[in-house]
Amino acid sequence: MKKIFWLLDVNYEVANGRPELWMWGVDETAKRILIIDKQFQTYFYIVPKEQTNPSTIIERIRQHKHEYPTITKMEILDKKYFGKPVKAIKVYCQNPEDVTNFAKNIQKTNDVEHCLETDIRYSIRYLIDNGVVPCGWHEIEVEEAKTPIKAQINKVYEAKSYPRYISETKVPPLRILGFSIICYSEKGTAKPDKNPVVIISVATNNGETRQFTAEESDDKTIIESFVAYVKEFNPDVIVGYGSNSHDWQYLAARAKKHCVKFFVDRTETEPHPSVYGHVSVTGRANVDLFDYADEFPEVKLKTLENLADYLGVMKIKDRTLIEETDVADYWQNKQKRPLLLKYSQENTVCILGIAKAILDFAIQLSSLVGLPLDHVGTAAVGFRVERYLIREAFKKDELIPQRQERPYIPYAGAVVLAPKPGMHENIAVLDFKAMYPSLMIAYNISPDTYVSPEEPISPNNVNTAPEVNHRFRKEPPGFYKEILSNLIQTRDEIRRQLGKLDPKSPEYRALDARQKAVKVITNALYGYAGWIGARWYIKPVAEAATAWGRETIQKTIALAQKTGLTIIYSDTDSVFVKNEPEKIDKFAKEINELLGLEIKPDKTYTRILFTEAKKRYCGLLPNGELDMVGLEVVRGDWANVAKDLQEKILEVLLKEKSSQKAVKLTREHIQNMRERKVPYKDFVIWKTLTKPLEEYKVKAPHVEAARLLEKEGLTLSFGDKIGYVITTGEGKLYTRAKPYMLASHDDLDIEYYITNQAVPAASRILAMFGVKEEELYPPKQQPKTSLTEFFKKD
DNA sequence: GCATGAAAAATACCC
DNA sequence: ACGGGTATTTTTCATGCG
Repeated sequence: MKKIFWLLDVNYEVANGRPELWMWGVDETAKRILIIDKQFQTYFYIVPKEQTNPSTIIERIRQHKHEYPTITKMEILDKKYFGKPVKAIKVYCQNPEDVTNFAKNIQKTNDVEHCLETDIRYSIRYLIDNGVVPCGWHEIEVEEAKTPIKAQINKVYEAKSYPRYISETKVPPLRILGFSIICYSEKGTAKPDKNPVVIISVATNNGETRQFTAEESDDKTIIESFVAYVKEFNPDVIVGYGSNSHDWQYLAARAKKHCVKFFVDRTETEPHPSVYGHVSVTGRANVDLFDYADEFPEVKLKTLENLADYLGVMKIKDRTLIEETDVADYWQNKQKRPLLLKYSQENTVCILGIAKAILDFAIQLSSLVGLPLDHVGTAAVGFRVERYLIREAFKKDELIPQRQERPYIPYAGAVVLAPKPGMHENIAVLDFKAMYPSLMIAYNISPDTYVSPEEPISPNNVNTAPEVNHRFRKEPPGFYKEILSNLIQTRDEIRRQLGKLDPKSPEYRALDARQKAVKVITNALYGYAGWIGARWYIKPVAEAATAWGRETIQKTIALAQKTGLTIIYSDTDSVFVKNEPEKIDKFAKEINELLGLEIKPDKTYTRILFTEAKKRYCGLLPNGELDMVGLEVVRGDWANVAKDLQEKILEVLLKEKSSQKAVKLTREHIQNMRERKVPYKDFVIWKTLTKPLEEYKVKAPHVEAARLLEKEGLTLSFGDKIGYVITTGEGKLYTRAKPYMLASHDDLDIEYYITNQAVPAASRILAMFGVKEEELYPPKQQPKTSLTEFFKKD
């Protein structure tokens, strides 16, 4: 019989020594189904040396059959490798586990150039070769499974054909379960070997919320209740926040301790760690929303409450918030415990709300690049791009290069002009639309069109990059050119369709998410090309893109000047000019004709302020908003006492042009700090741990603060943000840095915050108006206690 | 031994 | 574990002085 289904999850099983591919899906009538395919055999390729006849290699392998018992078939195929036609031997292997060893062995012979695609895992191979798309619809011939499978599903089938992809963007109704946990520890980070889970809060997209609490018993019961609840609701998608790195391991460890079977999947197996640091829950998509927090760079401190606030799910001011260090107190104190319960419930409500905001995008990204929904979030951008490329390569008969380690060698990037410092009125910003993708298309920059220096070729047949002189064949269209043209065209088409839809409809949401996914991949390809971890890495490809980029912007600057436009600033693909619409119009047209690239006015500033620094400015937009770029105010590693002040100063300067008022504000602010009228939290500085503590070569304040936290029993890992304050005392700054929860307002070295935070942030701006640093301090007690006392001692 | 300035380390931004 | 270019702060190193 024929079955149409939407693919939710895949897993690979071995039954009686034979591989099977399990596809978990939802059919058209919203039935949950499992389709098992036993037909597929994996393989790898041998590329013989140029002068070698492939048959001799096949013959030799046949003669040594005992060494390769599970090779079932070999065939010679015409393939391409970096665009060059090659004969390749496709070697089918009964047992996927044998591929690596067989290939390693075969590789040793000196008539073999490469063994390729040996590192493409079975389930990926299946998806790629059959054009099967996670979060996509397919049609397949099936029959009901003869042997019963214990699975929490409506029906199990055995595949009788391979699935055939159906192009359709709609998403079936999915059951979504959100969860969060609270662990109890009197001191320090809770450890699953000794500290229990005290609350598990769940919420579903049916609008149901539930809590399991260990108020009367230990956590055995609540874990059992949670498992039972998951089973009963039978979600397709489970969402959490930090669940991959924490919650699943914690719950699994607690369950194990209590001998509870932690079956939250669809086949009675436990959640297990998988590729890209993701936790796999068989038959469902386990999605950790924290993995999507990077999509929102405006949110500096990626806590659940901050992300929920930013996405409009639940405003911080309406939230019950409890610090990790206070959890024990709230749990023990019967009066305060309801607040902890409320906090936990709100966490899960936020998780579900964020899921609603993010899942459309995650689903579209998954189906676009071909990584399963539970993998696509945890996979780094490079791997998302790469999976897309791998699928495209298969369609084009291009062999996939093996992953390999390479040394890092830097190359030159973009041009940044020094800005004209000061305030400018009425400025237009023009920028190139998708500059690097456009250049890669225009000059056919691609791994398979690259011509190495020693290769002879007529200059007429290649595009030669300026400065670096890398050459690329003009014809045929390269791998990257075709991919980028396709992506750009696809996005244009989607956007046309969007125009015809109601923005509130599910179709619109899905398509809008799709065009965003397409954009993300388009813009990431240049970065991928320059990544040494990339399978298709060829340094000249990335180097040529930036070289043509530099040439493009330099020509643009020259023409702008020739047109009589005054250039204020330029960075990579943009020019900031005096807003003279007629000249700009003429200039843009000329650029488009001259370079074949599209440059367009992006925005205008009523007024803009530059200091002498590049990449830092503040513009006043026509709608009255401030566009603050690069300055302290948009950085996550400055205390609010500096950022808030700087923002106020910018506001006064750009809207009222009053430096006097700005100076006054600064003095008042300093006064308030000294009089302890500024809240403690505004003094906290957040910095990321970018490596394990032991690896730091210098004693930095945030690292020393982190060490103090570890002493308190907290477990820290790289990527964590450390919030610290600077306290009074002697010696180097790092000796006075304390985690903010271990200090109080009275400990603060207010003068440090004035001299090293508020004043520099203010002065950076006000120096442009001739204001000296000394003028920023409140006049009367200017040298005040600290300094006078200092001199007395001397 | 110590003041001083340059260099290195570290982070987070821009496009 | 996608790129290079840039600003900034704090620590650490090197140097010259006495």
